[in-house]
Amino acid sequence: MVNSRIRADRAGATAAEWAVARGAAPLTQSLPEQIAAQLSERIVTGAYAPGQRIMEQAVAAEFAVSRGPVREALRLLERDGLVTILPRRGAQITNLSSAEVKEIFDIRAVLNGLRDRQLAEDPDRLRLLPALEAEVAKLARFARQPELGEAYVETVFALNRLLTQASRNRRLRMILDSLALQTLRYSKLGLSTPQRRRQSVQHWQKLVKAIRDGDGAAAERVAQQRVLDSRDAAIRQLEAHPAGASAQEGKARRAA
Amino acid sequence: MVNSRIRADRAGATAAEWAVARGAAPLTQSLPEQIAAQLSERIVTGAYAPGQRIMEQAVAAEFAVSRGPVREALRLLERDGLVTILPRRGAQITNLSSAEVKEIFDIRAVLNGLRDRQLAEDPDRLRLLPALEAEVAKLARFARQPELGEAYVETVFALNRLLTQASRNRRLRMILDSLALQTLRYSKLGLSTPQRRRQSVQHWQKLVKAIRDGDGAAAERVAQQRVLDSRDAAIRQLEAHPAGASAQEGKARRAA
DNA sequence: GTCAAGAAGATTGTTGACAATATTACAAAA
DNA sequence: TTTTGTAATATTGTCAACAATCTTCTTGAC
Repeated sequence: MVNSRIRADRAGATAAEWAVARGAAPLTQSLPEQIAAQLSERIVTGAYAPGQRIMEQAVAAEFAVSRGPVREALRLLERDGLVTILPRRGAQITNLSSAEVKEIFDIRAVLNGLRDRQLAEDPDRLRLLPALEAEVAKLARFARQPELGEAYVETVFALNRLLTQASRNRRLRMILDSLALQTLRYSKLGLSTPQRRRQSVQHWQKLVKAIRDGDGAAAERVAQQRVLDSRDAAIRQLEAHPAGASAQEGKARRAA
Repeated sequence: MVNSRIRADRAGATAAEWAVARGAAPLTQSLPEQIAAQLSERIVTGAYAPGQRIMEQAVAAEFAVSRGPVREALRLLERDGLVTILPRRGAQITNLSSAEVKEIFDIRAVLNGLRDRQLAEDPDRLRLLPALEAEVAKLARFARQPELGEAYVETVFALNRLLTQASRNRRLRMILDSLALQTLRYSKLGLSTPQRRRQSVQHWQKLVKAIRDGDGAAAERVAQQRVLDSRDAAIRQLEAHPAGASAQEGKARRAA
């Protein structure tokens, strides 16, 4: 709980941890950005439960700053969709209904399609292939295991990061990062059965092939299908176990 | 310049003007939101030139509030991509390079495709058709005139708003609104020749037909093509007249 | 005349206090 | 026991002042 090293060294050694893929960030992160990054970490890892309210005072006290920077940090998190701010009612961790999760996956499907099509049509795409193939190979190994391990999930995320960061379209990178962050915890749900994992690996292999061949249309098709399959699997899990993604649910209050 | 009615009545009569399509806004707009809406208006109408710096003090004085709410307003505008905030250097009106304009149009193409495909596949879509057809008819009339009139441009925007607001996907609506706002001034560029306008009308007619027929694939195809054509025309204009979209350019300073 | 260094001014970043509003706890009545 | 009104508390919204940093202007040397 003692996280008040922030004031000591603002551009400290752990800055890299916090840099959650914000496009072209300045070298020195501002105080609100640092606070936002820390809170962001807690939200996506589930330390804060969906629906939970975040009090400015508590956060300010913990980081040993005044409420001003905390307020701005919350606005940054709102931009990323991680918290929802209501006037006179403060910020609370965004709680996505299964309908909203579906909406986000729908958007991710077409945007991932755009990203991968443009990547496949990029003359300079060969630079990426080795890293891409290495990750997919790892994925294929992990997929043989009967249980869903953390390594598998991590590799899938790494693949997505790799592709998104390679996109030449800055705004696309930002939107995709934001949407990926919002659905992070739900994405795992889509990989829970061995069958889904085998299918996922096949999709990735096809995608790498399409990129290697410079076949933009194929890359787009595969990318879209992959996200849509992931969407359906996640939604199925979500509706089977309504409280699925989060540790606690709903009325959780008072984190201080 | 006397815009300080803000403090008098927060939910006043002009609230509708300010409500620039923010998804499911609470009935009472907060002070930062009101300030952001006013500034947003000025930015998209060109009252503030791209690249121009916005001083917190000046805005605060004009609206008769302290710098706190102004700061939050600027963060809101940053979220919408209308201003760019640099640490210790404040906010300035976002100045899009032609490459960035192209990037945004690329994203709009696939997202408009998604929007219109889902609309065409919506069982309840018939409710929309009359309004849609009326607007397209207006468009066809205006397109016969040799000059690009304000009425034509307005109708195109109205059509887009109509479709976006009809989408059932809230997050898609928000992203599309934001992107449309950012490229508002550039969109006009894509309609400057009579030939382009005739082509545009044809696209809209095809789109309405696809929606009426419930042909999602066709709707998606037409929507994408329409945006891409608009993109190419806008980029051509932009590179022909580099200072094209904005009244003034570049180093403009000191608005107070 | 051009460039560099330093000082003066302007602007953003942060803070703590106060005001306005929302939430909770409690008591009284149905 | 449940509901409703009211008081107490907690929380957000706003402000004005101060600190840190950046910009601009002036001065001087080459």
